[in-house]
Amino acid sequence: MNIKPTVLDFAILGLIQDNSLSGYAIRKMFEETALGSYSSSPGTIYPALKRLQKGGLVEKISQIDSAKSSFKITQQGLLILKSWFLKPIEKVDVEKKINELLLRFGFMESLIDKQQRIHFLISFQEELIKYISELETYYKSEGFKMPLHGKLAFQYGIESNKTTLKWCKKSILQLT
Amino acid sequence: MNIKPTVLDFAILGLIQDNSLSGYAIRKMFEETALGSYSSSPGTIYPALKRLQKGGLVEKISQIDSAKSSFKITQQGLLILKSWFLKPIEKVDVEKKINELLLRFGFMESLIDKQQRIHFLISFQEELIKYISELETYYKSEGFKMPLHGKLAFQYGIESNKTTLKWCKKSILQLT
DNA sequence: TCGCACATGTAACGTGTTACATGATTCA
DNA sequence: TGAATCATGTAACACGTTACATGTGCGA
Repeated sequence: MNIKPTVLDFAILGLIQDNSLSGYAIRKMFEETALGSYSSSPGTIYPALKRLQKGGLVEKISQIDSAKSSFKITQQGLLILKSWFLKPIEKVDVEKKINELLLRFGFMESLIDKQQRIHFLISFQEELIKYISELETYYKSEGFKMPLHGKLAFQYGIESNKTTLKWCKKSILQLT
Repeated sequence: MNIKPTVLDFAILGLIQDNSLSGYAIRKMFEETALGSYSSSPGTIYPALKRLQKGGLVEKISQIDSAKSSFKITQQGLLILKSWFLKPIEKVDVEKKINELLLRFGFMESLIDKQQRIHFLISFQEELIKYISELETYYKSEGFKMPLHGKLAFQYGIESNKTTLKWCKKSILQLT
């Protein structure tokens, strides 16, 4: 299939990887659990499901007794989901897509074996360490030029990445 | 003006609030400084500038000697930018728009007096405290049901908000 | 029976992404 | 002279947002 699922698509696939859900149930999941910060509006979810269906990643299961239907992930969908989990972590991911990395991690437990999940975290960790040292180097050379608010905002970036790094380390320990 | 600028629009306005810049210079700013994680592609920046121009928030200053031109924020633009800085902080902002809050903070220094900037941080802090306690309450009641990765991902959410809170406190001290 | 939550969708719209296109200037 | 960077743009496309639309079932 030559479609690239969006992050939202992957979030849906992640949600229904074990249990089929109705469109409405999926919406509620996005609305109530603060999972990621993904949209739950009908204008987002239903078109996404249609998309995934057309791409062969999910199939619609119609109930006999009622008009309700639910969506089940296909074999294809599972493969695509797995390859998303295992995609190598790049610089740009830690720079701009931390949420997506967390989403990947949050959903990978049952489809990926422990060793590879640990590898995910280690690789995450490595990219974070590189990125943090880049930020600190930049701050050392340019920080003094920045106005107060610029400095503080920049420091926020460093702090928040350090927190992510700590979380990585803790999670690696939890898994081993 | 009945246009709602996007976050990117505001980021551009913030960048040119003191110094006029060319479209290319703006692109480079987004590309090189990791300011926010906003796009720097020509297909994003130039249409945005055209948009802002049409809305009367920036004006194009053409150089006499060359074909180069730069963009200057208008009085209107300054007003709109200010009102963005001063917009009350809501729940949804801390839930899903931390980056936007940081962007607002990072750019507000020269246009907003110190008292109001501190008020921004205090209000930010208050919303964070509420949100963190919501997350912790949820975790206490639902956490035990979550699979390991779910727990860890959820904990990440809590940790990262706590880091933001710490940053808030530190920044309030820095400003006072 | 009134209103709310359940449940599924469509249509218009704007924006960002990607890819393409063009030309000037600088430097090796 | 050729490559890289400066510099500005356009066009197709897909996605998410917002608003609209419709109907069911349940409990007060």
